[in-house]
Amino acid sequence: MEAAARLFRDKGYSATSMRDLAQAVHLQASSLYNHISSKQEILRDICFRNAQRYLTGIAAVEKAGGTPLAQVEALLDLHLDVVAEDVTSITAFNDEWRHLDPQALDEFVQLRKDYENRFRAILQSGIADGTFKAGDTNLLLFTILSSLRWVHDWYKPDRKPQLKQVRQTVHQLLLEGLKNSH
Amino acid sequence: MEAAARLFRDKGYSATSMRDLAQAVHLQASSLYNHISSKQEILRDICFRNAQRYLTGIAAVEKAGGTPLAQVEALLDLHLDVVAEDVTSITAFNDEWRHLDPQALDEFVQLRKDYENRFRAILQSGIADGTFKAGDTNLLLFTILSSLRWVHDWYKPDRKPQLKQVRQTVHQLLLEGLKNSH
DNA sequence: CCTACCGATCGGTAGG
DNA sequence: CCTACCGATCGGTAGG
Repeated sequence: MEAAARLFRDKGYSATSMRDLAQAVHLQASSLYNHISSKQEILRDICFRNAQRYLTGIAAVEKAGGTPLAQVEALLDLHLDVVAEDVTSITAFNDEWRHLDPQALDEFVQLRKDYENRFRAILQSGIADGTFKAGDTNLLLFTILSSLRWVHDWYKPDRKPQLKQVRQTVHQLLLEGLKNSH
Repeated sequence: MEAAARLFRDKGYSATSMRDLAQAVHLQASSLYNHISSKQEILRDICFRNAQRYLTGIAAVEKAGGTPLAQVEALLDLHLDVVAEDVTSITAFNDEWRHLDPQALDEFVQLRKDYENRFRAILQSGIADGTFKAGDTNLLLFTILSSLRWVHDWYKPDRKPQLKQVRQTVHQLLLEGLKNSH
């Protein structure tokens, strides 16, 4: 699974052959099928495992409660933590989910919509109580989610670009922009 | 070229076959080779044409001069305009450049680095003159570029999500976060 | 622009 | 876990 995530990240799902994967784990291609049933199954595992990490994370944030500002802050941290914990598989998750088979794709898109709805609800409550500037919550949501997506593209665990500093920059840039100035 | 950009966007470069493309333009696969020399050539065309649009854009911003704030504002608009003008090919450009052959890939990465350096220089001048908060310019740069990237993922020309409103949200969120508060 | 076709490679199976 | 192999499909060429 680790080797597959690395290959999917580097070459993409379609450009990764089962022979590539077999070579990475020092087996013959046919031997892989003693461990998995198909190439799709690997992709499904990567995509749904990571989707669960985000959903578990947002459930904890909702349960913890607190102000909308504190909740958004916690969600920014969630994204940073999830990426920091396993950059490789998150990159594959972010970029390759569209290669899921129709049925799995549907289910995946549903999970993502669920996540987005819950994130959006928190933004809305912050607008409602005056913490955040009014604005199209969809635009806000996607701008935030997208700027959090870059982290995987850039974050190199070995280089240790100081996770704390990343956190500070992201909080500063996004939270300040969100906050109501009056 | 349009049909190819659409297929690359929807299925990815590797998962798009020349037969897919041929069908989209009502030809036999072999007939495509009277117009292009290889599948790679199409990808190269898409990637470098769009790279040029950004480079031309930033050259104009540099030439126009003005305050760092005005320049960053103009760059945000550049990204929004480039996407609005041709969402399809920008998506392929954003997501599929990594499938370029080694030589073209090198050249492409150089162009991108050039663009990033020039964007970063503008951020730096804004920090130097106190307009922007101090911070790791790399982190700032990538957070900004990344949040601009989502637009292609979401922007549907037909739905007309009011380009003006997108502009306002992006400016508000990113420029307010950048600005020095004192 | 087409038909016909090339060698290479694909995901996966049979059988041991 | 391997060898041997399947039918399908790939990017691309020959020749008209």
